[in-house]
Amino acid sequence: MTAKPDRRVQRTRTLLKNALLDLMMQKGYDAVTVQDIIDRANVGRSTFYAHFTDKDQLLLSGIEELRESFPQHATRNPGPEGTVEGPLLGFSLPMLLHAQSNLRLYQALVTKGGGAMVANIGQRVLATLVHDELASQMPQGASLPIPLEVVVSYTVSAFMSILRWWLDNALPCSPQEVDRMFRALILPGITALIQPARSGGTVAEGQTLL
Amino acid sequence: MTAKPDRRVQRTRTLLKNALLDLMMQKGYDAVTVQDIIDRANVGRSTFYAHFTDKDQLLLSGIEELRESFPQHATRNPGPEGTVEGPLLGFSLPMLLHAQSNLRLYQALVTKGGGAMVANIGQRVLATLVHDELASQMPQGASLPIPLEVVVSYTVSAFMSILRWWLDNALPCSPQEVDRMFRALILPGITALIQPARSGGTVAEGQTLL
Amino acid sequence: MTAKPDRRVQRTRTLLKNALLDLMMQKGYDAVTVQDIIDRANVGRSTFYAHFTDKDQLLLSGIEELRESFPQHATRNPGPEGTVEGPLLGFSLPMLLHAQSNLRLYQALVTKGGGAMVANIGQRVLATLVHDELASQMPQGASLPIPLEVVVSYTVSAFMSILRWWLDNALPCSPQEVDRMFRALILPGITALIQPARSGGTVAEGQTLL
Amino acid sequence: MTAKPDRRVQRTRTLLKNALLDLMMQKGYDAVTVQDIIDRANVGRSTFYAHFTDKDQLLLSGIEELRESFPQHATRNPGPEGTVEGPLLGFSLPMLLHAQSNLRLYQALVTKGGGAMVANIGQRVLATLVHDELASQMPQGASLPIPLEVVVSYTVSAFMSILRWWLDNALPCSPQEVDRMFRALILPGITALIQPARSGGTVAEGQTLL
DNA sequence: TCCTAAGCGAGACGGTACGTCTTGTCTTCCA
DNA sequence: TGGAAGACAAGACGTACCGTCTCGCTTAGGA
Repeated sequence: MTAKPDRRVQRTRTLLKNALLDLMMQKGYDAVTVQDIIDRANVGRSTFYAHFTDKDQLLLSGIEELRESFPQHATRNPGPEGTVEGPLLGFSLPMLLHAQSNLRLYQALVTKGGGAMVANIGQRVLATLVHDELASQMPQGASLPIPLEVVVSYTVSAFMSILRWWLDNALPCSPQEVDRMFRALILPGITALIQPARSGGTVAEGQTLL
Repeated sequence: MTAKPDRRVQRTRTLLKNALLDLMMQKGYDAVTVQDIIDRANVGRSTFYAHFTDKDQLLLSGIEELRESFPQHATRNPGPEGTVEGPLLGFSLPMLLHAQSNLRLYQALVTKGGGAMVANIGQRVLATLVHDELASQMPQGASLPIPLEVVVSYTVSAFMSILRWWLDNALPCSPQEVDRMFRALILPGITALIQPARSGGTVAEGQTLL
Repeated sequence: MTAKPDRRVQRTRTLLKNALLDLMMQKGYDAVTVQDIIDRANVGRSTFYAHFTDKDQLLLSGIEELRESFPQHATRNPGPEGTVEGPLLGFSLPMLLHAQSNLRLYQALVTKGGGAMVANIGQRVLATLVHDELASQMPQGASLPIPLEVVVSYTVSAFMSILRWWLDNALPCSPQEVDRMFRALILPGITALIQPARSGGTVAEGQTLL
Repeated sequence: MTAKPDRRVQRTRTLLKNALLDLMMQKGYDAVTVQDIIDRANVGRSTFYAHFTDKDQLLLSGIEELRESFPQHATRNPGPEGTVEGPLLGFSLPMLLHAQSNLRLYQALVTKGGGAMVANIGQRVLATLVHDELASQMPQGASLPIPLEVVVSYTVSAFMSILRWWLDNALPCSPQEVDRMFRALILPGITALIQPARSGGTVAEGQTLL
């Protein structure tokens, strides 16, 4: 009744994804040609186009796979009554660990850059996480002095900037170290923003949220 | 012996730059072809290549022009004895004002994205400014708990993220507003980092630096 | 031991032949693709290739079928002592009648042109007939002023030219009419050639052979 | 004001035509690939398509060139009062001589066959010649027992059949010989047809028209 | 009557050619 | 005679077919 999973299909798609990643590591995404990919994957030209409309779609499919392997619990769930259950911006460490486990893939995506492609997708995915988390931290109906949209985009850019540095430099320190840096830079500003009511809220205190 | 400034040369270069910018606004940088440019500029193909080796070089030449029009004093000069002379990250407001004055150009570059190109160049230019400024703020020989490189790249990314938001949304507020947001988000983390010795340095105190 | 004639096989071959003919009528032989054929025949791709190596072979098989249905007696049998038994070029009228009976098929083959394919095969088949007949008309050992090969090819071309006209114009006259035209045009030359000895052999006399 | 005849253009077109002809001699028209042509001509793919939309158009251009080099006087001009001035079907010998002078080209076209393409074009060109000539031979308003269309197509087919034989067999005899054969085969039928009034018109007399 | 070998549909696959598009070089012509 | 116009080689693109192949299913014919 449902689709018949011809196992050749999966094989071909995997060959193609791997070929693209290998080539991205060598030449960077933009310089990779469809011809390069199908040559390296030992696949017919029409086969490529039977599976993907584009070099971009092939990359997207790889990203999607990666996204699915990202632990769900990494998204911070607000506890009952909307109280905090765990550190703010909880996606950070899990994602760094995930990057460590999928190093080649992350490097291909982030440093050899799918350029606009990857940047935008990463941005969008992270933005959703961050937005949901920050929104849940806010008293309902409260309004920030800075548009939430801006805060989210700022947070994501900051994280990606640090992630890129980490990957570009061949993981010069532990994920925990990186996480610490990210938080040290960004949390003071964020907590000051969303908890202005806390009288005398200091950076030091703010950091107890970690 | 020296260059003879044939005024036709300058004319042609200007025609080409304008053509590129117009087309970037319409289709985005990547979609613009050399053929598009020379058609719109009413120029022969070889003429294009006589002036620029690349579409990229043409864009760079436009950026360079822009950079030269950016007020020099915006780079914060350390005063005598290395003391602070003005707000931290002083490039922010001047650049926002500059963007406002050259709106079309900034939009073409930032939102319609020269993609990797522009991002990298902007990153590099800003990084130099920020690096010099932060370095001058540090006691000589002092070392940070976070590599300066990381702090710089984080700062630049954060600023570009906010700038992009501002431009993408058709300048929804004044440059001063944007500057305020940028500082509110980023300064707490930065000051906590570079002035840990200031006893009881709180976010609030840190912000007096503004 | 011998072949087991699965009746499905014949069914499939017929489906394919009909599909090809239908499609030839619509688009002409060259424009028909294997995919067209198997779609219209509701047959799997591999099934097609299990029966025929080619689109050409499928067409050939159709032609063969047609050829088998062509009355054998149409080939003029030389009587005893090699004397004439019936009109010269006796294949003409029977073939026209055959074409009339298998109109769709002939039209598909001749006008919608299997191109080189059909032309060559038709040429070859007819050439055999004509060659045998003419050879039997010649005194043994006699030699013509024109190579027999040339006469045969000329005759066949002439006939096919008239046949094509007839079919292309939707049978504008009776087969007998067409036969008469063919003979009126070609017999004067032929008879003058093979019976030069007949004193005063005139066209008029030659035509009494009809 | 008019076009500027860049001499490279002509060079390229010639390279392409020659490449096609060479390849046709080797493999036959249908088997020749655009890639084959541009490889042999040392020409870029896009250059090919800048000049010709098709393999067919390239061939046509070659044929056109050939046609222009065919002597105009070969078309038999009716004399004053419409009387005959020269032999019937006067195109025959000139064309055979033309073929002899352009042997390679004719062979490529006729024997290695542009298939449908060349056959049709040749047919059309000759048909015009023959039609005009025959029409001029007829008393005005007279009607034939055989449609003129049929006679024309028959004549052309017959000629091409003999021409093909001659070329396929590497010119086994002189053009005059071939012309003689053609006339011997075809004129009896034709003259009988168009001059039925000539009482007692015999083949022999008819042939005095030669 | 059952069971097994085959015929079959479906369609994935590696190839190859197509006609289009863009790039950067190189030649020609004109002012 | 120097620069604009544009012809050119190179090669990637996405599409269309081809002929081979691997699957399961159905189904006929011999046991």
